Amino acid sequence: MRDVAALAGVSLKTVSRVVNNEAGVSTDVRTRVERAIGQLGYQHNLAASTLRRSDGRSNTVGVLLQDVSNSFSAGMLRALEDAARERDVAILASSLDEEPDREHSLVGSLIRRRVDGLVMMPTTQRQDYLADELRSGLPVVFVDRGPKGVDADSVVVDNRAGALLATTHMLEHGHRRIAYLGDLNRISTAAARRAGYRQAHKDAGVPLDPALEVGDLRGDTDAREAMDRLLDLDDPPTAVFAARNSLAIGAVQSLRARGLAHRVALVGFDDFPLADLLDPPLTVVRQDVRRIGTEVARLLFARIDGDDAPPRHVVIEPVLVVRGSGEIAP
Amino acid sequence: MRDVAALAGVSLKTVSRVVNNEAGVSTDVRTRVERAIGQLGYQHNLAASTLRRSDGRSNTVGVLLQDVSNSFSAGMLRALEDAARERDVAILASSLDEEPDREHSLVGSLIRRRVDGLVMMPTTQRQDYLADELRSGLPVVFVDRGPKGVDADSVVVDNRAGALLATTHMLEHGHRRIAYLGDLNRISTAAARRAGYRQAHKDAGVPLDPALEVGDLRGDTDAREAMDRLLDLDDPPTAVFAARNSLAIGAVQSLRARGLAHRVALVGFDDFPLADLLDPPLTVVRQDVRRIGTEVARLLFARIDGDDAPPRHVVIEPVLVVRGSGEIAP
DNA sequence: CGTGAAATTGACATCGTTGTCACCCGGCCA
DNA sequence: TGGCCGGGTGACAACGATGTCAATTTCACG
Repeated sequence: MRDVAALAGVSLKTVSRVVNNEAGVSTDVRTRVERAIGQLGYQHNLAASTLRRSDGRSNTVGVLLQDVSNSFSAGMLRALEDAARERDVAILASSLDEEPDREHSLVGSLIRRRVDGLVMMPTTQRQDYLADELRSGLPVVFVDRGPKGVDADSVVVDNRAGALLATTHMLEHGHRRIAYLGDLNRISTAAARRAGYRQAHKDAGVPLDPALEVGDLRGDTDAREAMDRLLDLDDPPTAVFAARNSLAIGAVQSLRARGLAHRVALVGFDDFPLADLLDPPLTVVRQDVRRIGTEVARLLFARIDGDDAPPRHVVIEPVLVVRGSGEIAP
Repeated sequence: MRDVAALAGVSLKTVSRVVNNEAGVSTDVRTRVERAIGQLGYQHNLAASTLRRSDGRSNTVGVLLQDVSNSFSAGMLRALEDAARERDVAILASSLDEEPDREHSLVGSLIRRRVDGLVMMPTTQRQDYLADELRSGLPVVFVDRGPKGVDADSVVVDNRAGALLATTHMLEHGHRRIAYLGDLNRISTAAARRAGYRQAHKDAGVPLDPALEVGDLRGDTDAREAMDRLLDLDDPPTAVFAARNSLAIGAVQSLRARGLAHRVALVGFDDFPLADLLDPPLTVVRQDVRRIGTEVARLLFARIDGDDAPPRHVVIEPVLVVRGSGEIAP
């Protein structure tokens, strides 16, 4: 910048004015400066600018998701990116892999980088470690799982309602032995889905069989094995509710291997690409990722723009997408 | 930092030493400073630190991919993230959506943010606009598509060989009328795949039929329509090579709708989740995303660490994953 | 107990910007 | 003619940190 100023024969401050498109620079000087910038290949240093500016905005937000390579997180990231791009805000993205330690260290790293805001899908049980930051005004929006131990904006899906929807759907198709495949019980969304599964049985007056409920499944391999065991029972389930997309995939693998794909009903939670191309096409409870992402962005940027109303909690209702696998008769 | 220094009764510089874990601070002073940091909730400001440091490292890299929500880009991002995490480097990720303007503006934005390096899947025809930056030592690694108009590290898949593999596979299964579904011809990888498709015919002495080659397809909808038209020909293809994963999906949709999924052979380029769960399971040419990502990270961080050898170009050989759809007889 | 080397610590300039305020100049009005 | 105003410009300090180098303290050793 000093070199540009020298070449254009003006002061540093004037170059700064041109770079920031401030008013009050004569067109003559402005063009001279712009020419100098071009000649020297000068590039504005955003970090220095942020440092000096009174508002201290870095025009960067941090996004901590479960795993940027799974379709839900990736879709979310993309939706946030689109909203951020409009404001020329960059995104620092990371995966948490359900590891609380990683959440702590990544949040710290983002704060040291002075992000203007944070979006996160928490993996810790409580986020009270964020209390200081929240109090000092860091905008944080929780997604998929609400905050615990602190209060902050959140956008979550009504997991219980979604599970209720899925389970009731199969009950209505005459199933009385419906298995549940779920993720780690400590994850609040998994617990809510399980609660919905149970509620549906209660509502329908159908007794639960604990032997059909399997939790703590981490991925498709776990789910496949669990499904295999369920099918080996003396009185196997005639339907399955897979409470996460990778678990539905594991269930499909097991059913497919046994030639039961068209015999046992299956409803998954969370849609994914190609679910409609499976045979039978997979019936799922869909959470609208783009809509969630858009809501999150709206909340986050409102906070960044100074909104200091009490935290808002947006709940999105999932919908049942009927495709075939969930409508198989017992 | 000033407050911490005052509270601990030491100078600014000493606090800096503690924060940076530099040697030469007595344990007594160190604990006093650490206590003060804890009491005041002081957080190190990485931007200011970067600004002042002699090496000017921001510990941030930029990653520009085609679309962070597609499985290839998302897998790449994840592989890069894992490598970056080990070095406590953060990732600024963005999608280009095949829009050259966006590439220009995002690269500019990353440079203004003083990233330590750049990974990109270019969408522009030529990247000579990067020449100045490359000359001044910005580490850049191209992925999936090599650089044009400038020289820089790259990691690409041998697209021609992959297409040759796929096409030859179907020729060997007796097919003589194999359709080609491809992306925008201006994309170099698409051109290479088409060349491989043609080469395979030439090698086998099988004549090409221009009516069976369809390019410029952007997504599954385009591919589905193109496939529908091909199947309506008087002399329809008995096999299809879909040169990108979304095109394979479109082809499957078309074939499925006509009940031809088990009649017409299909090989896709680029594996994706669930390809093995389709019916028939999809035979594909697989590019090993994790391996590509690992290579990219290796090159990038070597450059960041000062490696100034001539640019390296890594070519990864894709492999044919036989699953069923590609082995259907004519 | 003096000496020199090593270990600690601090003062100050500086990284690349922008906020503040003062200055200069020409034009307008009384 | 004098005073005032407003647009254009620049000097300087400051943002939050670290590099440099000098000052001070500590300690081993003769």
